[in-house]
Amino acid sequence: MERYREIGLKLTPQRLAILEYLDGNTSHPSAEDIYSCVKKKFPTMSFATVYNTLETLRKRGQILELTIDPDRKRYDPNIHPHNHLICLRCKTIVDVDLDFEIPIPDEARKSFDVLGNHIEFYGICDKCKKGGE
Amino acid sequence: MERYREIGLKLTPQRLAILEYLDGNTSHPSAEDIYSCVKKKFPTMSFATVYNTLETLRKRGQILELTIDPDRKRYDPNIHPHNHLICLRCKTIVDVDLDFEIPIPDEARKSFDVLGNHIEFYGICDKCKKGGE
DNA sequence: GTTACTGCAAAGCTTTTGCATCCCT
DNA sequence: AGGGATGCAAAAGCTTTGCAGTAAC
Repeated sequence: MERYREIGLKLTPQRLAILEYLDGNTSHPSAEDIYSCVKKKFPTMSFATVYNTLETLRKRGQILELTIDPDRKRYDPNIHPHNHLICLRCKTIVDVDLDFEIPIPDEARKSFDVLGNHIEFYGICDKCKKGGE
Repeated sequence: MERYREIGLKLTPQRLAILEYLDGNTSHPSAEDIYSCVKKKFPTMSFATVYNTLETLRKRGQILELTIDPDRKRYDPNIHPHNHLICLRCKTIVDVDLDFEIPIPDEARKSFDVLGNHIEFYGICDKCKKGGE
């Protein structure tokens, strides 16, 4: 947690609670998920603080903002390159920790500085397959 | 355009204008883009009609809803499998018409019916590189 | 004639912002 | 002490919805 102070973050109790919630979290939570969980510890916690903190972390490269869920932004504390698989029904997102070494196409390189890529796999998870039809 | 009638769509003038706007369009427009362009022909056009039509087309597999732009949904009339490259600054999206044959990882297959995938390349386009720093 | 679509306005959600207060460093 | 963070409420976007009227089939 000290590393956050080193990059110029003020470690308020609220932030520590958010950081602790995110640490090692592979559920790809939304702002709402984070808010409602951390609010248990800090009843005065506001959405503004959650969003402010997430934006600060994002700007310093400590978390990724995922756009894979069409309904809301999701956040990922795992900043190592990896990919994702989403259930089209329940929007569960799981990590796909494989590196596919996608070559950046020349066509793209011509007119862009290509900085990276992200593969989204989509499908239906077991729970949704069994549960509702 | 007849094919739309065949899948049970009523071809109103408004819809025809939207379909015509989308036909062969590779700009990955947002609902706002579609609305403001088609409104020139149909001053009474409403957002409801744009969204209703897009949702109807999506449900019948005639367009794709892209989640690659963090700010808004974008729509793609090209339903053949392909990938995208987005400029992180101006949010321009261009097609990457290459098939990378990504194998669906066993890890994923175990707990999901994997239906497809989509690769997002991200970077900075030439215009943004030159234009603003 | 039926059924489905249109258009307006209102509502619903997610996310952002202004601002006074507070607190970490 | 100073600069940044908090929290509340309000506002801003994007998207959805209810409903009465209308048009495609």
